[in-house]
Amino acid sequence: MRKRKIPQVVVERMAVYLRILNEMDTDEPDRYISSQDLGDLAGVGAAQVRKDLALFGEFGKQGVGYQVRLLQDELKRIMNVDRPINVGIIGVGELGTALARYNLRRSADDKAYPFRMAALFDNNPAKTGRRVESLEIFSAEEVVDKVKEYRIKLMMITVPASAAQTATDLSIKAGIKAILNFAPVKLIVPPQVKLLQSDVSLQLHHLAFYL
Amino acid sequence: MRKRKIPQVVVERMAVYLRILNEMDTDEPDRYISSQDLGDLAGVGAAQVRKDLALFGEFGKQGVGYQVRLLQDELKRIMNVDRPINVGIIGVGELGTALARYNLRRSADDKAYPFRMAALFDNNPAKTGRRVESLEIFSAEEVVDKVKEYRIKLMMITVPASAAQTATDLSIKAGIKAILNFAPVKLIVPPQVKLLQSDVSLQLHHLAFYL
DNA sequence: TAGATTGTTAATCGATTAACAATC
DNA sequence: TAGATTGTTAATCGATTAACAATC
Repeated sequence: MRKRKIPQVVVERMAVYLRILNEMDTDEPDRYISSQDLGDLAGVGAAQVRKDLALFGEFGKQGVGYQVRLLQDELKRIMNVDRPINVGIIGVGELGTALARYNLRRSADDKAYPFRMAALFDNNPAKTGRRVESLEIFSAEEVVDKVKEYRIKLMMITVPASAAQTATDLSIKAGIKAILNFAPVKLIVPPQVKLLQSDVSLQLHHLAFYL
Repeated sequence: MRKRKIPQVVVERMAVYLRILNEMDTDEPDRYISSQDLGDLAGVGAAQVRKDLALFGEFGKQGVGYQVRLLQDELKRIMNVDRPINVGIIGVGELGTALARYNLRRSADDKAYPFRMAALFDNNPAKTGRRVESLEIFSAEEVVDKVKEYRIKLMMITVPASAAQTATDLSIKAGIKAILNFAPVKLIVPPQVKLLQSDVSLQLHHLAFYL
Protein backbone atom coordinates (compact mmCIF):
# COMPACT_ATOMS: atom_id res chain seq x y z
CA MET A 1 0.00 0.00 0.00
CA ARG A 2 1.42 3.34 -1.02
CA LYS A 3 0.41 4.98 2.25
CA ARG A 4 3.15 3.27 4.19
CA LYS A 5 5.74 5.58 2.70
CA ILE A 6 4.07 8.90 3.55
CA PRO A 7 5.89 10.37 6.58
CA GLN A 8 3.72 10.90 9.66
CA VAL A 9 4.56 14.63 9.80
CA VAL A 10 3.20 15.03 6.30
CA VAL A 11 -0.10 13.38 7.28
CA GLU A 12 -0.35 15.74 10.24
CA ARG A 13 0.19 18.76 8.03
CA MET A 14 -2.34 17.47 5.50
CA ALA A 15 -4.94 17.44 8.28
CA VAL A 16 -4.02 21.04 9.08
CA TYR A 17 -4.29 22.11 5.43
CA LEU A 18 -7.69 20.46 5.19
CA ARG A 19 -8.95 22.25 8.28
CA ILE A 20 -7.84 25.58 6.86
CA LEU A 21 -9.65 24.90 3.59
CA ASN A 22 -12.76 23.77 5.47
CA GLU A 23 -12.80 27.11 7.28
CA MET A 24 -12.63 29.02 4.00
CA ASP A 25 -15.60 30.00 1.89
CA THR A 26 -15.66 27.37 -0.82
CA ASP A 27 -18.97 28.44 -2.34
CA GLU A 28 -17.14 30.99 -4.38
CA PRO A 29 -16.33 28.71 -7.29
CA ASP A 30 -13.15 30.32 -8.54
CA ARG A 31 -11.38 31.00 -5.32
CA TYR A 32 -7.69 30.13 -5.46
CA ILE A 33 -5.01 29.98 -2.81
CA SER A 34 -1.24 29.98 -3.30
CA SER A 35 1.16 27.68 -1.48
CA GLN A 36 2.52 30.84 0.12
CA ASP A 37 -0.82 31.85 1.63
CA LEU A 38 -1.78 28.31 2.66
CA GLY A 39 1.64 27.94 4.27
CA ASP A 40 1.24 31.20 6.18
CA LEU A 41 -2.10 30.02 7.56
CA ALA A 42 -0.66 26.62 8.48
CA GLY A 43 2.56 28.00 9.90
CA VAL A 44 4.86 26.27 7.42
CA GLY A 45 6.87 27.33 4.38
CA ALA A 46 5.45 27.57 0.87
CA ALA A 47 7.94 25.01 -0.44
CA GLN A 48 6.83 22.55 2.20
CA VAL A 49 3.19 22.94 1.22
CA ARG A 50 3.99 22.26 -2.43
CA LYS A 51 6.21 19.32 -1.56
CA ASP A 52 3.58 17.78 0.72
CA LEU A 53 0.81 18.10 -1.85
CA ALA A 54 3.07 16.81 -4.62
CA LEU A 55 3.33 13.50 -2.77
CA PHE A 56 -0.30 12.87 -3.68
CA GLY A 57 -0.69 14.45 -7.10
CA GLU A 58 -0.68 17.69 -9.05
CA PHE A 59 -3.49 19.89 -7.81
CA GLY A 60 -2.29 23.39 -8.70
CA LYS A 61 -2.03 25.69 -11.70
CA GLN A 62 1.17 27.59 -12.38
CA GLY A 63 0.81 31.31 -11.96
CA VAL A 64 -2.54 30.91 -10.17
CA GLY A 65 -2.35 28.54 -7.23
CA TYR A 66 -4.73 25.88 -5.98
CA GLN A 67 -8.48 26.05 -6.52
CA VAL A 68 -9.81 25.97 -2.96
CA ARG A 69 -12.86 23.85 -3.67
CA LEU A 70 -10.94 21.31 -5.73
CA LEU A 71 -8.08 21.04 -3.25
CA GLN A 72 -10.54 20.61 -0.41
CA ASP A 73 -12.23 17.73 -2.21
CA GLU A 74 -8.91 16.08 -3.03
CA LEU A 75 -7.68 16.40 0.55
CA LYS A 76 -10.92 14.97 1.91
CA ARG A 77 -10.52 12.00 -0.41
CA ILE A 78 -6.85 11.51 0.50
CA MET A 79 -7.61 11.73 4.22
CA ASN A 80 -10.60 9.37 3.86
CA VAL A 81 -13.05 11.91 5.22
CA ASP A 82 -15.10 12.18 2.04
CA ARG A 83 -17.60 9.91 3.81
CA PRO A 84 -18.85 9.55 7.41
CA ILE A 85 -16.57 7.63 9.79
CA ASN A 86 -18.20 5.77 12.66
CA VAL A 87 -16.42 6.12 15.99
CA GLY A 88 -16.66 4.15 19.23
CA ILE A 89 -15.41 4.85 22.74
CA ILE A 90 -14.36 2.25 25.29
CA GLY A 91 -14.51 3.68 28.80
CA VAL A 92 -17.52 5.81 29.72
CA GLY A 93 -15.97 7.73 32.58
CA GLU A 94 -15.65 11.47 32.86
CA LEU A 95 -13.34 11.80 29.87
CA GLY A 96 -15.14 9.29 27.64
CA THR A 97 -18.45 11.01 28.28
CA ALA A 98 -16.94 14.41 27.57
CA LEU A 99 -15.46 13.22 24.27
CA ALA A 100 -18.71 11.54 23.24
CA ARG A 101 -20.68 14.71 23.88
CA TYR A 102 -18.05 16.81 22.13
CA ASN A 103 -18.35 14.73 18.97
CA LEU A 104 -22.15 14.62 19.11
CA ARG A 105 -22.24 18.39 19.36
CA ARG A 106 -19.68 18.86 16.55
CA SER A 107 -21.71 16.56 14.30
CA ALA A 108 -24.90 18.45 15.07
CA ASP A 109 -23.30 21.88 14.57
CA ASP A 110 -21.33 21.12 11.45
CA LYS A 111 -22.85 18.91 8.79
CA ALA A 112 -19.43 18.47 7.18
CA TYR A 113 -17.85 17.01 10.33
CA PRO A 114 -17.13 13.45 9.26
CA PHE A 115 -16.87 11.66 12.60
CA ARG A 116 -20.08 10.07 13.88
CA MET A 117 -20.38 8.65 17.36
CA ALA A 118 -21.81 5.17 16.95
CA ALA A 119 -21.57 3.38 20.31
CA LEU A 120 -19.98 3.40 23.77
CA PHE A 121 -18.55 0.52 25.76
CA ASP A 122 -17.86 0.05 29.45
CA ASN A 123 -17.07 -2.84 31.75
CA ASN A 124 -19.11 -1.48 34.62
CA PRO A 125 -22.53 -3.25 34.72
CA ALA A 126 -23.98 -0.15 36.37
CA LYS A 127 -23.31 1.72 33.13
CA THR A 128 -24.18 -0.77 30.41
CA GLY A 129 -27.67 -0.37 29.08
CA ARG A 130 -27.72 3.29 30.04
CA ARG A 131 -27.18 6.04 27.51
CA VAL A 132 -25.17 9.22 26.98
CA GLU A 133 -27.68 11.34 25.12
CA SER A 134 -28.73 9.13 22.22
CA LEU A 135 -25.75 6.76 22.50
CA GLU A 136 -26.17 3.31 23.93
CA ILE A 137 -23.56 1.89 26.31
CA PHE A 138 -22.63 -1.74 25.69
CA SER A 139 -20.54 -4.11 27.76
CA ALA A 140 -16.92 -4.83 26.85
CA GLU A 141 -17.85 -8.34 25.67
CA GLU A 142 -20.04 -6.81 22.99
CA VAL A 143 -17.21 -4.82 21.38
CA VAL A 144 -16.57 -7.34 18.59
CA ASP A 145 -20.24 -7.70 17.70
CA LYS A 146 -21.15 -4.04 17.89
CA VAL A 147 -18.10 -2.83 15.98
CA LYS A 148 -19.34 -4.97 13.14
CA GLU A 149 -23.01 -4.05 13.55
CA TYR A 150 -22.32 -0.30 13.68
CA ARG A 151 -19.43 -0.42 11.20
CA ILE A 152 -17.15 1.33 13.69
CA LYS A 153 -13.85 2.19 12.02
CA LEU A 154 -12.10 4.16 14.73
CA MET A 155 -11.93 3.57 18.47
CA MET A 156 -11.10 5.97 21.29
CA ILE A 157 -9.86 4.42 24.51
CA THR A 158 -10.62 6.26 27.74
CA VAL A 159 -10.38 3.48 30.32
CA PRO A 160 -7.93 3.52 33.26
CA ALA A 161 -4.32 2.63 32.44
CA SER A 162 -4.71 -0.88 33.85
CA ALA A 163 -7.52 -1.74 31.44
CA ALA A 164 -6.17 -0.04 28.32
CA GLN A 165 -4.29 -2.97 26.79
CA THR A 166 -7.33 -5.25 27.17
CA ALA A 167 -9.57 -2.64 25.55
CA THR A 168 -7.04 -2.33 22.74
CA ASP A 169 -6.80 -6.07 22.17
CA LEU A 170 -10.60 -6.27 21.98
CA SER A 171 -10.72 -3.46 19.44
CA ILE A 172 -8.10 -5.11 17.29
CA LYS A 173 -9.92 -8.43 17.50
CA ALA A 174 -12.96 -6.58 16.20
CA GLY A 175 -10.97 -5.41 13.18
CA ILE A 176 -10.31 -1.81 14.21
CA LYS A 177 -7.41 -0.26 12.24
CA ALA A 178 -6.99 3.06 14.02
CA ILE A 179 -6.98 3.78 17.74
CA LEU A 180 -6.80 7.00 19.73
CA ASN A 181 -5.59 6.20 23.24
CA PHE A 182 -6.02 8.58 26.17
CA ALA A 183 -4.76 6.21 28.87
CA PRO A 184 -1.24 6.92 30.17
CA VAL A 185 0.35 3.67 28.97
CA LYS A 186 2.34 2.56 26.00
CA LEU A 187 0.07 0.14 24.16
CA ILE A 188 1.27 -2.74 22.05
CA VAL A 189 -0.39 -3.03 18.67
CA PRO A 190 0.41 -5.01 15.52
CA PRO A 191 2.03 -3.06 12.67
CA GLN A 192 -1.13 -2.86 10.56
CA VAL A 193 -2.91 -0.93 13.33
CA LYS A 194 -2.29 2.80 13.65
CA LEU A 195 -2.14 4.04 17.22
CA LEU A 196 -2.09 7.65 18.32
CA GLN A 197 -1.37 8.60 21.91
CA SER A 198 -3.22 11.51 23.50
CA ASP A 199 -1.77 11.46 26.95
CA VAL A 200 -2.47 14.53 29.08
CA SER A 201 0.01 13.67 31.81
CA LEU A 202 2.76 13.16 29.25
CA GLN A 203 1.87 16.47 27.61
CA LEU A 204 1.99 18.23 30.97
CA HIS A 205 5.42 16.71 31.64
CA HIS A 206 6.56 17.86 28.21
CA LEU A 207 5.36 21.40 28.90
CA ALA A 208 6.92 21.51 32.36
CA PHE A 209 10.33 21.32 30.70
CA TYR A 210 9.86 24.84 29.37
CA LEU A 211 8.99 26.44 32.72
CA MET B 1 19.04 29.72 27.81
CA ARG B 2 20.43 26.30 27.03
CA LYS B 3 16.98 24.75 26.70
CA ARG B 4 16.30 26.43 23.40
CA LYS B 5 18.62 24.03 21.64
CA ILE B 6 17.12 20.75 22.88
CA PRO B 7 15.01 19.28 20.06
CA GLN B 8 11.34 18.85 20.90
CA VAL B 9 11.44 15.12 20.11
CA VAL B 10 14.13 14.68 22.73
CA VAL B 11 11.99 16.42 25.36
CA GLU B 12 9.10 14.11 24.49
CA ARG B 13 11.28 11.04 24.89
CA MET B 14 12.68 12.34 28.17
CA ALA B 15 9.11 12.47 29.51
CA VAL B 16 8.66 8.86 28.40
CA TYR B 17 11.90 7.74 30.09
CA LEU B 18 10.83 9.47 33.29
CA ARG B 19 7.46 7.76 33.29
CA ILE B 20 9.14 4.38 32.86
CA LEU B 21 11.48 5.06 35.78
CA ASN B 22 8.56 6.28 37.91
CA GLU B 23 6.81 2.97 37.31
CA MET B 24 9.86 1.02 38.46
CA ASP B 25 10.65 0.11 42.02
CA THR B 26 13.17 2.70 43.06
CA ASP B 27 13.27 1.71 46.71
CA GLU B 28 15.81 -0.92 45.85
CA PRO B 29 18.87 1.31 46.20
CA ASP B 30 21.20 -0.40 43.79
CA ARG B 31 18.92 -1.09 40.92
CA TYR B 32 20.47 -0.32 37.55
CA ILE B 33 19.07 -0.20 34.04
CA SER B 34 20.98 -0.28 30.76
CA SER B 35 20.26 1.99 27.81
CA GLN B 36 19.26 -1.19 25.97
CA ASP B 37 16.55 -2.11 28.49
CA LEU B 38 15.31 1.44 28.92
CA GLY B 39 15.16 1.78 25.15
CA ASP B 40 13.16 -1.45 24.83
CA LEU B 41 10.63 -0.17 27.36
CA ALA B 42 10.40 3.20 25.64
CA GLY B 43 10.30 1.76 22.13
CA VAL B 44 13.52 3.43 20.94
CA GLY B 45 17.08 2.29 20.26
CA ALA B 46 19.78 2.04 22.93
CA ALA B 47 21.99 4.52 21.10
CA GLN B 48 19.17 7.03 21.06
CA VAL B 49 18.66 6.70 24.81
CA ARG B 50 22.35 7.33 25.47
CA LYS B 51 22.45 10.24 23.03
CA ASP B 52 19.37 11.85 24.56
CA LEU B 53 20.67 11.56 28.12
CA ALA B 54 24.12 12.77 27.09
CA LEU B 55 22.59 16.09 26.08
CA PHE B 56 22.03 16.79 29.77
CA GLY B 57 25.02 15.17 31.47
CA GLU B 58 26.76 11.90 32.27
CA PHE B 59 24.47 9.80 34.39
CA GLY B 60 25.71 6.26 33.68
CA LYS B 61 28.52 3.92 34.65
CA GLN B 62 30.33 1.94 31.97
CA GLY B 63 29.74 -1.76 32.19
CA VAL B 64 26.81 -1.27 34.58
CA GLY B 65 24.21 1.13 33.24
CA TYR B 66 22.19 3.86 34.93
CA GLN B 67 21.23 3.76 38.59
CA VAL B 68 17.44 3.91 38.46
CA ARG B 69 16.99 6.10 41.52
CA LEU B 70 19.67 8.57 40.49
CA LEU B 71 18.48 8.79 36.89
CA GLN B 72 14.91 9.32 38.06
CA ASP B 73 16.00 12.21 40.27
CA GLU B 74 18.06 13.77 37.50
CA LEU B 75 15.22 13.47 35.00
CA LYS B 76 12.75 15.01 37.44
CA ARG B 77 15.12 17.92 37.90
CA ILE B 78 15.69 18.34 34.17
CA MET B 79 11.96 18.18 33.44
CA ASN B 80 11.19 20.62 36.29
CA VAL B 81 8.94 18.14 38.09
CA ASP B 82 11.08 17.87 41.21
CA ARG B 83 8.55 20.23 42.80
CA PRO B 84 4.76 20.66 42.54
CA ILE B 85 3.47 22.56 39.50
CA ASN B 86 0.23 24.50 39.87
CA VAL B 87 -2.16 24.15 36.95
CA GLY B 88 -5.20 26.16 35.89
CA ILE B 89 -7.98 25.50 33.40
CA ILE B 90 -9.88 28.10 31.41
CA GLY B 91 -13.21 26.72 30.21
CA VAL B 92 -15.25 24.68 32.67
CA GLY B 93 -17.35 22.76 30.17
CA GLU B 94 -17.55 19.02 29.83
CA LEU B 95 -13.90 18.59 28.86
CA GLY B 96 -12.48 21.11 31.32
CA THR B 97 -14.38 19.47 34.16
CA ALA B 98 -13.22 16.01 33.10
CA LEU B 99 -9.59 17.15 33.00
CA ALA B 100 -9.86 18.89 36.36
CA ARG B 101 -11.29 15.76 37.98
CA TYR B 102 -8.68 13.58 36.27
CA ASN B 103 -5.85 15.63 37.73
CA LEU B 104 -7.45 15.82 41.18
CA ARG B 105 -7.77 12.05 41.22
CA ARG B 106 -4.22 11.49 39.96
CA SER B 107 -2.87 13.81 42.66
CA ALA B 108 -4.85 12.00 45.33
CA ASP B 109 -3.85 8.53 44.12
CA ASP B 110 -0.19 9.22 43.49
CA LYS B 111 1.73 11.45 45.87
CA ALA B 112 4.54 11.77 43.35
CA TYR B 113 2.28 13.22 40.64
CA PRO B 114 3.62 16.76 40.34
CA PHE B 115 0.66 18.57 38.76
CA ARG B 116 -1.71 20.24 41.20
CA MET B 117 -5.01 21.72 40.11
CA ALA B 118 -5.10 25.24 41.52
CA ALA B 119 -8.08 27.07 40.00
CA LEU B 120 -10.65 27.06 37.20
CA PHE B 121 -11.89 29.94 35.07
CA ASP B 122 -15.02 30.44 33.01
CA ASN B 123 -16.78 33.33 31.34
CA ASN B 124 -20.25 32.06 32.13
CA PRO B 125 -21.62 33.91 35.21
CA ALA B 126 -23.75 30.86 35.98
CA LYS B 127 -20.56 28.93 36.64
CA THR B 128 -18.34 31.43 38.43
CA GLY B 129 -18.46 31.08 42.19
CA ARG B 130 -19.44 27.44 41.91
CA ARG B 131 -16.95 24.64 42.43
CA VAL B 132 -15.72 21.43 40.85
CA GLU B 133 -15.01 19.31 43.90
CA SER B 134 -12.70 21.52 45.95
CA LEU B 135 -11.78 23.80 43.05
CA GLU B 136 -13.19 27.28 42.82
CA ILE B 137 -14.37 28.69 39.48
CA PHE B 138 -13.36 32.29 38.83
CA SER B 139 -14.40 34.64 36.06
CA ALA B 140 -12.16 35.25 33.09
CA GLU B 141 -11.37 38.77 34.30
CA GLU B 142 -9.75 37.27 37.38
CA VAL B 143 -7.21 35.19 35.43
CA VAL B 144 -4.34 37.65 35.86
CA ASP B 145 -4.93 38.08 39.60
CA LYS B 146 -5.53 34.44 40.42
CA VAL B 147 -2.62 33.14 38.36
CA LYS B 148 -0.43 35.27 40.57
CA GLU B 149 -2.23 34.44 43.82
CA TYR B 150 -2.17 30.68 43.20
CA ARG B 151 1.23 30.69 41.48
CA ILE B 152 -0.24 28.93 38.44
CA LYS B 153 2.54 27.99 36.04
CA LEU B 154 0.70 26.00 33.43
CA MET B 155 -2.68 26.64 31.81
CA MET B 156 -5.02 24.25 30.01
CA ILE B 157 -7.48 25.83 27.60
CA THR B 158 -10.79 24.06 27.08
CA VAL B 159 -13.01 26.86 25.82
CA PRO B 160 -14.77 26.80 22.42
CA ALA B 161 -12.60 27.58 19.40
CA SER B 162 -13.99 31.13 19.16
CA ALA B 163 -12.81 32.01 22.68
CA ALA B 164 -9.45 30.25 22.67
CA GLN B 165 -7.26 33.12 21.48
CA THR B 166 -8.73 35.47 24.09
CA ALA B 167 -8.14 32.88 26.83
CA THR B 168 -4.59 32.47 25.57
CA ASP B 169 -3.91 36.20 25.52
CA LEU B 170 -5.19 36.50 29.09
CA SER B 171 -2.95 33.64 30.21
CA ILE B 172 0.09 35.22 28.59
CA LYS B 173 -0.75 38.58 30.14
CA ALA B 174 -0.76 36.78 33.50
CA GLY B 175 2.77 35.52 32.83
CA ILE B 176 1.99 31.91 31.89
CA LYS B 177 4.88 30.29 29.99
CA ALA B 178 3.35 26.97 28.96
CA ILE B 179 -0.12 26.31 27.53
CA LEU B 180 -1.93 23.11 26.65
CA ASN B 181 -4.70 23.93 24.18
CA PHE B 182 -7.61 21.60 23.48
CA ALA B 183 -9.55 23.98 21.23
CA PRO B 184 -9.42 23.22 17.51
CA VAL B 185 -7.64 26.40 16.46
CA LYS B 186 -4.10 27.45 15.74
CA LEU B 187 -3.23 29.89 18.50
CA ILE B 188 -0.75 32.71 18.17
CA VAL B 189 1.73 32.98 21.01
CA PRO B 190 4.99 34.92 21.47
CA PRO B 191 8.19 32.89 21.09
CA GLN B 192 8.92 32.72 24.82
CA VAL B 193 5.63 30.87 25.42
CA LYS B 194 5.51 27.12 24.78
CA LEU B 195 2.24 25.93 23.28
CA LEU B 196 1.17 22.34 22.87
CA GLN B 197 -1.86 21.42 20.83
CA SER B 198 -4.11 18.57 21.97
CA ASP B 199 -6.74 18.64 19.31
CA VAL B 200 -9.06 15.62 19.17
CA SER B 201 -10.61 16.47 15.83
CA LEU B 202 -7.17 16.88 14.27
CA GLN B 203 -6.06 13.56 15.76
CA LEU B 204 -9.16 11.85 14.37
CA HIS B 205 -8.42 13.31 10.94
CA HIS B 206 -4.86 12.10 11.22
CA LEU B 207 -6.02 8.58 12.11
CA ALA B 208 -8.61 8.49 9.34
CA PHE B 209 -5.78 8.59 6.82
CA TYR B 210 -4.81 5.07 7.82
CA LEU B 211 -8.28 3.54 7.37
C1' DT C 1 3.01 38.99 -23.46
C1' DA C 2 4.60 39.77 -18.57
C1' DG C 3 3.92 38.25 -13.97
C1' DA C 4 3.04 34.81 -10.86
C1' DT C 5 3.29 30.40 -9.04
C1' DT C 6 3.64 25.55 -9.60
C1' DG C 7 6.24 20.94 -9.47
C1' DT C 8 10.70 19.23 -8.94
C1' DT C 9 15.58 18.92 -8.50
C1' DA C 10 19.61 20.11 -5.81
C1' DA C 11 21.58 21.83 -1.46
C1' DT C 12 21.16 22.12 3.35
C1' DC C 13 20.08 20.88 7.68
C1' DG C 14 19.13 17.95 11.53
C1' DA C 15 18.18 13.69 13.62
C1' DT C 16 19.02 8.68 13.94
C1' DT C 17 21.92 4.75 13.88
C1' DA C 18 26.28 2.32 14.00
C1' DA C 19 30.69 1.70 15.75
C1' DC C 20 34.17 1.75 19.15
C1' DA C 21 37.61 3.42 22.49
C1' DA C 22 37.29 4.35 27.36
C1' DT C 23 36.33 2.41 31.65
C1' DC C 24 33.52 0.55 35.44
C1' DT D 1 40.98 -9.61 34.86
C1' DA D 2 37.09 -10.33 31.47
C1' DG D 3 32.63 -8.78 30.26
C1' DA D 4 29.50 -5.28 29.80
C1' DT D 5 28.01 -0.86 28.79
C1' DT D 6 28.77 3.98 28.62
C1' DG D 7 29.74 8.52 26.11
C1' DT D 8 31.01 10.13 21.74
C1' DT D 9 32.48 10.32 17.07
C1' DA D 10 31.53 9.10 12.34
C1' DA D 11 28.22 7.38 8.88
C1' DT D 12 23.61 7.17 7.43
C1' DC D 13 19.24 8.49 6.75
C1' DG D 14 15.38 11.51 6.06
C1' DA D 15 13.20 15.84 6.07
C1' DT D 16 13.34 20.85 5.11
C1' DT D 17 14.60 24.70 2.41
C1' DA D 18 16.22 27.03 -1.70
C1' DA D 19 16.32 27.60 -6.44
C1' DC D 20 14.51 27.53 -10.95
C1' DA D 21 12.72 25.81 -15.39
C1' DA D 22 8.10 24.97 -16.96
C1' DT D 23 3.82 27.04 -17.76
C1' DC D 24 -0.69 29.02 -16.67
